[in-house]
Amino acid sequence: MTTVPMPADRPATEEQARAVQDELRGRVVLDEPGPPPGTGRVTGVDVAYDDERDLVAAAAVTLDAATLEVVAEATAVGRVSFPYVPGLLAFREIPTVLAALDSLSGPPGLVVCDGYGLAHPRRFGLASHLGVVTGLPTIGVAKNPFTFAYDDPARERGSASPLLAGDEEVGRALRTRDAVKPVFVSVGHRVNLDNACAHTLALTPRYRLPETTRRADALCRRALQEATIRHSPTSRYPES
DNA sequence: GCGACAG
DNA sequence: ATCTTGTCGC
Repeated sequence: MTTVPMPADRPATEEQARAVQDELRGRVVLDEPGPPPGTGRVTGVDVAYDDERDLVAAAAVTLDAATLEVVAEATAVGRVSFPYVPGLLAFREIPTVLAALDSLSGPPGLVVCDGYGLAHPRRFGLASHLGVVTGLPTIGVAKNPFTFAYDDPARERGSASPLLAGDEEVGRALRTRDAVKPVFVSVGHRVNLDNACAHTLALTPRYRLPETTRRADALCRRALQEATIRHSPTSRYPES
């Protein structure tokens, strides 16, 4: 994995963070279709927090895109370095996510993020940011709508409706399971929206959320638990 | 000025 | 994100 030099990677204020986004936004590549769904590798990344102990755990789980079997896993634990601010999620998650990605044994392939890419107030969400910093193709699959209008998609899996910022389609509400709340897909880096949706459907043969996200979520929670135990008085925990 | 607001 | 039991359903 490669990373581009980025001195202003960890801004101290919200204003600086927004300036970083405005600067990096120009490096997003939107004119590549991205890897074909169902081939190669797909990596899910997710983060879990323990604000009480100021801990953050990230996980990266790589699946074979055809079989959805796990081929590589990695975790990283760090200190919370930025508060949660809507629109600035990347600054809270990316440092630890990068560490987890770097620990992966093989190439990540397409990276699936928990959150948004283009569908962002400044068109530079977590997935866009991670893509620019790593150079990897990325997409964002969020569980909740942000600040964009959309119509409820038809009840069948595969149905979608545009996420609209005025008249611009910045993402899609995509139904991954019949009659179940849709997920919110947007482009990150080097992948187009049709492909991003196709990947999302290929990753949801059974559940609403992509297998990548589910695996990464379970893994970072486990990593956080282990880290939490290590940072706690042993007397509070049963021997085993 | 008052809410809304990915994780 | 996280706090949290049982419960309805395949």
